Amino acid sequence: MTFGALSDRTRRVLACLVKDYIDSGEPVASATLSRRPGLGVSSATIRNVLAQLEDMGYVSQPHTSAGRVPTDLGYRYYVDMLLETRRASRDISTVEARMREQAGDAPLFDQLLSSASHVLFEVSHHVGFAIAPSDMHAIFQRIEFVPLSASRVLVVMVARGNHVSQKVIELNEDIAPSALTQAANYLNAEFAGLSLDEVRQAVLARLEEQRTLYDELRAVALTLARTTLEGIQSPTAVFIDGASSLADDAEDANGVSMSTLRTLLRMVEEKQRLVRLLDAYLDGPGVAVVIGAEHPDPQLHACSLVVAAYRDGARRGAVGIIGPTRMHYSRAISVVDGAAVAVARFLRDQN
Amino acid sequence: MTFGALSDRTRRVLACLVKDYIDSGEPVASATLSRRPGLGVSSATIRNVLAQLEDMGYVSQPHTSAGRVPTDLGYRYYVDMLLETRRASRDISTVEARMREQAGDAPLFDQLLSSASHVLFEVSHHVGFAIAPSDMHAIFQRIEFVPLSASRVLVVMVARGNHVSQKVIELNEDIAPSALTQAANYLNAEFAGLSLDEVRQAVLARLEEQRTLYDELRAVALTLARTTLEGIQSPTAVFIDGASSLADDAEDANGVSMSTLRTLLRMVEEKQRLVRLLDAYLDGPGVAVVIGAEHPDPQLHACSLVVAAYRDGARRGAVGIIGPTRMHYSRAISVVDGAAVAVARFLRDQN
DNA sequence: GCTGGCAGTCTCCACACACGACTGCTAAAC
DNA sequence: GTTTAGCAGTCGTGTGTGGAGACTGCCAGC
Repeated sequence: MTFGALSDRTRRVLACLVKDYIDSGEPVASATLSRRPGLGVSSATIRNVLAQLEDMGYVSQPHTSAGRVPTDLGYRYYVDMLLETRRASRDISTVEARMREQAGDAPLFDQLLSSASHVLFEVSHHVGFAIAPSDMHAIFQRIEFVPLSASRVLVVMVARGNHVSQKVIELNEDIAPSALTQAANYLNAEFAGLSLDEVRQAVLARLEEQRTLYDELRAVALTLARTTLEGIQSPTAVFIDGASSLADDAEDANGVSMSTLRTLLRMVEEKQRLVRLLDAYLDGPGVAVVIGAEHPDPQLHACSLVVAAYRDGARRGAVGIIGPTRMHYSRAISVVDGAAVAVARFLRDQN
Repeated sequence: MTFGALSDRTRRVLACLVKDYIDSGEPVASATLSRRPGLGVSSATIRNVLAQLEDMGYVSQPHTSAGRVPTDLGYRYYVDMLLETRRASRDISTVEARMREQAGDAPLFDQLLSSASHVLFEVSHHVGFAIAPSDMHAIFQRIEFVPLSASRVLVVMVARGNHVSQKVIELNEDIAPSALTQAANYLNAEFAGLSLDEVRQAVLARLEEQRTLYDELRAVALTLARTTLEGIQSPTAVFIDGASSLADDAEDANGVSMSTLRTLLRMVEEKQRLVRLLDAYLDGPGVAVVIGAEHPDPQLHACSLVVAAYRDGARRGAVGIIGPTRMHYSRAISVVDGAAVAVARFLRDQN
C-alpha cells in the first residue's frame, strides 16, 4: 500500500490527530489541530478535511458535538506510515542494557525471556511477553538421570542456550543407579549436537533395530530417552509481565472495559492462548502490529498487539507487548523491535 | 477469647447477618433476618439487637435507611466462631484429587506448588498462592556440572522433594570437563543428605583447611560448590494463580476498588511482597485469617487473606488465598487447610 | 421483654433545564 | 477554486427537583 490515496495535507492532519489523541485521550477538535504548528490552516479547513477522513473511515465522532477519534483504520494508516518511513527507529541499547542488569551476562534461557518480558513492561508500561521457540528444534547438549527411588528417575536435560528442562519419569521396572549413569554417558556421547527432534527420531530408529540385537545397556538408555522426549514439545514456554498495567488501562477507560480486562488477565494465566493468537504473526520479518478489530477474537477489539519474531538458529520465538488500541505506537514499535534483536544477540553469544 | 460478651441470640443474629451478606452482597434488613428460620423473633426485636451490635462495632449501616453490613470486627467474630467450633471442616480430598490430576503422582517441586496455587484458585474463585520454604533448609541430594564453555559452567542442583534449581557460574580460570565430573562426584559422595545450609558451612570450613593442604581436585570442587550456594537462598519461590478473579471482585465492586485491584496485581508481580506480608502469619498452627483493616498495608483494607503453613521436615512453607473481605470464609478455610495438608502429604510421599 | 405500627430519613431514579463544546453549512474573501 | 469567518444546530454533561421505595428508630400496647 502506498499513501497515494490521501493528499499530503490530509495525511498530515490524520497523523497530527492520531498523535494528539494518543497523548490526550480526548476527542480532538478542529480548532485544536489548527493551532498546531505545521498545519497553517484555519479550523474550518480542518473541518472539511476531517469530514473527508470520516467518510473514508479513518476517524469517527463519539457524538455529533465532539471532536474526532481515530478508528482502527486510522491507527492502521498511522502505524503503516511509521513502519514505512522508519520513523520508529529500533531501540536496542535501552532494552539490552536493562536486560543485562536484570539477568546478568549469562542468563538461563528462562531467565532471559523472563527479563525480556519484564523490561518490555517497564519501558512500555504495557503487558510485555516473550515466547520460547518450540522445544523440538532445540539442540541437545546433555542429559542427566538422578535416581529418586528404585523405579523413579528425575531427568535433567540441557539444550543449547542454557536451556534446562526437568521431568520425573516412572519406570516399569527397577533400575540401578550405575545403569542410569551409563545410560546418560551413552546418550550424551551419541546424540550431543542434534536437535531434539532428530534425537527423538534416532532413538526410535535404534529401538527398532534393538529388537533383534541384544544390548541391555543401550536398551535401557534408549527407553529412558524415549520416555523423556515424549512430553517435551507440548506446552510452549511463555513469559508475561505487567498485568498490573491493565488496571491502569481500564481505569482511564481507554475503551478497555472490565470484560476486556478479564479476558486479558485470563490470557495471562492460560498462556497457551497467547501462543495460539500469535502463531499467525510469527512469519513476517520485523515488527507486526495488530490493531483492535483486526484481532479475530472480538474480546480483544479494544487492544493492540505489537510483536516481533527473533531467531535462534533455525528456531523462531517472539517478544512483544499488548496494550489498549490507544497506545504510543512509535515507542512500542522501537522497543519491541529492539527487544527481539537483543534476545537474539544474547542467544548468539551463548552458543 | 470466648463468646461470653454476646448473648446467644445476639450471636445467632450476627452469624446469620454475616452469612446473608456474604451470599447476597446487599446490606441485610431486619425483616430479612426475622424471616430466617432459627431466629423466631420479629423484625422489631432484631432491630434492637442490631442497634446493640452496631454500638459494639460489629455491624454498620452504609446510610440511615439501609440494612446492616458486617464490619471487619464482625467478620472477625464470625471467623473465630467458625475456627473454634470447627464448623469449617478441612477438605483435603477435593484439593488432593485435583492436584493429582494436574501435576501427576510425582510432580517436580515447582509443579507441586504451581498446581496447589491453581487448584486453590479453581475451587475458591479467588487468587491462590503457594510459597516454597526457604531453600537453605532443603536437603541436598545431588549436583551436576555441565560445561558451557571453557570458563562457564551450568550447575544443576537437586534437593529432596524433586526440587531442581539451576544456575550459570562464571569461573576465573578455565576448567576441563573431566575435572567437573570428578568435582561433582566428590561433592555428591561427600554432602548428600545434609541441608544446603550445612553444606555451605561444611564447604567453607573445608576451604579453610584446604589452604594448607594441597589437593587440586577438592579445591576446585569446593570452590564450585561455594559459588553455587552463594546466591541460592535470596528469592523465595512463589506461585500465584487466579489474578483474573480480581477483575470479577472489582466488577461487582465488593469494596474492591480499582486502586486495590492495582495493588493486588502488583503484588502478584512482585511476589516477594507477598512473602514479606506473610512472614508474620507463618508461625501459628492451622489456618490464619487476616481480615480487612487488620492488614498493616492500608491498600489491602478491602481484602482478606486465608493462609495455612505446611511442613516439609524442618522447613515451613505456606499456601492460601486472597480475596475481598466479603468472601465465603467457611469454604475458604476448609480448602486452604486441605491444601496445606495435601502439599505436605505429597512431599512426604516423595522422601 | 417482645411486637405492631408509624413517622422520619436517605438513596435511587427519572426528568427537566441550562451550559458549553463542536460541528456543518453558507456566504464572503482571497 | 480554495480558504475563511460566522452562525445555527446538536448533543453530552452537570445540576436541581420530586417522588417512590426501603429501612430504621421509637413508642405504645400486649
